[in-house]
Amino acid sequence: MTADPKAGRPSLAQVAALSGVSVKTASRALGGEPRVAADTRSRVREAADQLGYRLNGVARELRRGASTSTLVGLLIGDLANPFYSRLAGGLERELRMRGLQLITASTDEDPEWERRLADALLERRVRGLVIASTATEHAHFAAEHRHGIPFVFVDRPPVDLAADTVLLDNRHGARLAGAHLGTLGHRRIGVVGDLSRLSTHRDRLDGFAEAMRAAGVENWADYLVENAHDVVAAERAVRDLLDRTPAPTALFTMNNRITLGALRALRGHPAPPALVGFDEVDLGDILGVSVVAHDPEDMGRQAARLLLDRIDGHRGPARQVVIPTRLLARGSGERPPTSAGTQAS
Amino acid sequence: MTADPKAGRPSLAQVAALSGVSVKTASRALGGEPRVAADTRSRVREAADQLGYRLNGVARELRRGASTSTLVGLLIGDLANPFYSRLAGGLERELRMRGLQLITASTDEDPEWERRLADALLERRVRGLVIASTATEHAHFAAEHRHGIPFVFVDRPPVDLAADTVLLDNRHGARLAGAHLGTLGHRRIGVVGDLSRLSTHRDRLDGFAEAMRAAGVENWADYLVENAHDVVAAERAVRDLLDRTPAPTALFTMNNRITLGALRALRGHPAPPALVGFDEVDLGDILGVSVVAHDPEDMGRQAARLLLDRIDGHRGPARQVVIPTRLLARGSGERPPTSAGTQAS
DNA sequence: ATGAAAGCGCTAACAT
DNA sequence: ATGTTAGCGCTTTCAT
Repeated sequence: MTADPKAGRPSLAQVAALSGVSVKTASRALGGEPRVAADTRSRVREAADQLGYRLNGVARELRRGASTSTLVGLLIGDLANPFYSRLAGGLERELRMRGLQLITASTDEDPEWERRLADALLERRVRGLVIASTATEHAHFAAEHRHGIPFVFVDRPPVDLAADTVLLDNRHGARLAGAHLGTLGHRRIGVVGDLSRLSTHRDRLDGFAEAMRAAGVENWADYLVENAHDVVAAERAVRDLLDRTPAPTALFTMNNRITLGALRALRGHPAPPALVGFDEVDLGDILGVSVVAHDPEDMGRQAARLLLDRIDGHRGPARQVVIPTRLLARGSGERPPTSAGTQAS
Repeated sequence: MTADPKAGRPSLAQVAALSGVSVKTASRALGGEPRVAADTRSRVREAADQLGYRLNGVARELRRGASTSTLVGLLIGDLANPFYSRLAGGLERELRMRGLQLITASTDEDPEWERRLADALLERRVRGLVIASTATEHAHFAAEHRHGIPFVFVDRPPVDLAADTVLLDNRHGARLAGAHLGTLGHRRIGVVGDLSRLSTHRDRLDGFAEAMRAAGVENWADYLVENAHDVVAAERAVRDLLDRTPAPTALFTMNNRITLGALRALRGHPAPPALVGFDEVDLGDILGVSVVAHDPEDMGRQAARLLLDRIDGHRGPARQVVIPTRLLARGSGERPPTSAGTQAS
């Protein structure tokens, strides 16, 4: 009656045999093609239902050629980071309007795993690939890219590969943060950053350094801590900074996770230092956290636009879109230097 | 010299031709099989590099049969919801230890889109499917399930399908919340819930109702608002509740997004009502938000365990794992009824 | 150590 | 309206 679990999934040939037609007719009937008699079609459908038949998309794609896939891949560092998940959301909605389906995988900031994920998706002939890469070179994508598979790099630019890119204006945002704190008179600013190899980190650091130079702050790097990759590490880094003598009067936390760690470290602090974070944080408006904000959803939308253009056959040189960053003053970043107890120097 | 973009990707046959060996030898050389002469191997590798060859995983899978896929699919309502992304994280880490790769797609709580995503993944013969389903019946998965594809339902149980399941103890958690507020003397409790068709919503509502009955609160449903699916809708719903006369003295927000909406609505409120939310919220500890907490990562891990068992050939009947829920009192839920201005009745 | 032939399940092209 | 043939790119026999 119904299928044997061990027998594996039924093929079109079995459906055809059961309904007494040829394989091609069965294919036509199930595929909704026009030239099929109504009763033939229903007979084939019944047979398929009875066998629990499902089209083998692998075989179909092999036969039809890759360009029929409706799947677009997205590789990001961490699903649980709201920056990435909002980016994914923007991308997904835009693709869906074109009937494309987004599948997302997490690299956990491991270049080797990233590569294996990219291989798995490319081997399955996804229609395109959007990637927030944690790797430091992308030459191995060159052949694939040349063969016409659209790549879009988001958040972090490609290295040794001329591909479409959507980036934040990291440098500008960090400069705003530095200038803001500098203008308020802060001279000892604890700066906590993510993995130092990431281009986003370096760009933000450059922007901040510019602002420090402009404000005439020497040796600002004395209060710099890098490679605080998760909330726990960030919290520890901030505690360590606050324990120094003299203590910093302000903090610049260079991404959303680090800001969360800082907020934990500052919890219950009698005279908390000023705080400006990069990236929005959930409830940041309610908590009054000043941040360098931007629009991750828009980043996703722009990436989708670039990708869809390529899918539609656009052949031009690689394009780059820059998403603006702006400072939102909500209170935490406006605390003056005196609020930090140990006002030495 | 290098490949023509229009020519499509090179096949193994082209690599073989260029290196002057048979297709099978090329396959062996590239696949790392033992019986190949060292210089043959390197010649084939060079030819592959030169052509920009990449294995066609579609063809490989067709030939080898589906059981070689390393991809596991996850379907969730919304990537940006931290509950789902943490669940995905737990699942992902567990699968990765077995060399399996997780790909996640978002249904946006649309049953039709969910079905299309499931079709796309099943047709490509993923190794297994984990699904937080928004659909109200799953009979269409029956054949696939019988043919041995492992399904695990998370957060929401399958309907008309006997498949492995991992659920929260929603009823218990909501009962705790209701009892907690009831014990403090609250009698008018604004209850805000998500889509009423979701089983999680119904179970939580049942649990809360039990607690209300036990506390002798009649007509608690007068302050019930359902179908507040996003933060904006939740904020509006809470504002409306607070505008009623008499106003509720407490709130039970039935998921994380609704809790966020409530926190926005309560911002700057002179005498905020007590608040207990279901699900953890980011910074909830710092803000002092009382919640019914649970462990989404563990939910992912348990789902992985069930899935891996099936992949390893386990044949038993469908199993169900229940993840415990507990109340975390952090301040917002412990405010007494009097704190709400309009103490009428 | 290498090669030839067959075939996975499907669809495009060409009959009828 | 339906059937026949061939072949997508790979791996699995089974030779040599």
